[in-house]
Amino acid sequence: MKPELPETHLEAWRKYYVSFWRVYGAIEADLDAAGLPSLSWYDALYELYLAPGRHLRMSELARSALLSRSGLTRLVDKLEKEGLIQRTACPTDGRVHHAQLTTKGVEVLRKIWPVYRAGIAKYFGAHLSAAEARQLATVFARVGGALEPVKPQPAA
Amino acid sequence: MKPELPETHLEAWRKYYVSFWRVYGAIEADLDAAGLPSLSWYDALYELYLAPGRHLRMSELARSALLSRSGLTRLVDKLEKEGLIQRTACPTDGRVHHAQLTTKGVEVLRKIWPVYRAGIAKYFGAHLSAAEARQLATVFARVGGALEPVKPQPAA
DNA sequence: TAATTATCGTTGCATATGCAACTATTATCT
DNA sequence: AGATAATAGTTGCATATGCAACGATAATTA
Repeated sequence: MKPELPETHLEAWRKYYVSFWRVYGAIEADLDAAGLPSLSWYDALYELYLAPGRHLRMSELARSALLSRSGLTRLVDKLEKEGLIQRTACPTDGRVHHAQLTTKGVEVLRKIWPVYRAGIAKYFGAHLSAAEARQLATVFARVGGALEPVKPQPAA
Repeated sequence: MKPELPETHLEAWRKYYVSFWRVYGAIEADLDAAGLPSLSWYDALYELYLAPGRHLRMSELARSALLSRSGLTRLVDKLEKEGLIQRTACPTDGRVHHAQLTTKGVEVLRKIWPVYRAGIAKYFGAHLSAAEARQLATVFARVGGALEPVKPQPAA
């Protein structure tokens, strides 16, 4: 590891850091103003939506939704209370529970998305050319990919 | 406002969003492992360090440090308790208080920086070419600049 | 000048989130 | 098989943070 950090890179970090908080805050404010749940709810519901069968183990969901296991437990408590997901026991492993997206969960996802999409477009997309967007995706795929939480793999 | 959001831009957003949380989390973890305060402390102390006279009004500091006014009050409470800043009353406006960076505050800043810098280099800089870093700085200057909190300006 | 309005910082309360410890279950080792 | 170790999810506690309401001060208006 070389801790060298040229001024150029430092400047990029500063702008990245500040703009993220501002964009994130602006989107959250829009969601709140629209009476909608926050991005953490969206993230979790959306990960379930993408998953085969629309369900995931708690720990997988925690990883995908960028939360600690305990944080996820609390989030799932609330989602379940609202009827957006259901906890189901895993038939093959008594330790494992699954979170299963419900119809109502899908509906909420569909209510959040237009506001979220508009926020991304307004606060982020509006300032990017198509070429820049492609480049950002490439760069951040590298940056984020290097820190990807390891998914437990069955031995080959 | 046009809420159009091409797939390219959406993809850029997703990668940006995820990579930010991962990098941020990794840096915070390094700071914590080194027994150092978190980035919010660093941000506040650093803004004071940059300010002329190394002091700022509470509300200015809140803006610079990306916190709400109440959040800043709590943070300043802790910083003052540790002797890293001092509250001083403004002589010309009885409503205003200043946060003044102390020598000890500068020392702490200097202890945090090497770890923070190494984290930026490891988790972020290592994945960027110089050209990419310049481009990110340009793009995020636009993105963040558009959401810049307005600084109250004296009338011309 | 007196009354109203605006601004600044703080506080009460609520929420989100993490770590470490705990329980239940499964896997591994002898 | 029995003992030990590992894993999954939950819970207690601590911390960070925001919103709305408040008190103090200043600016504006009548």
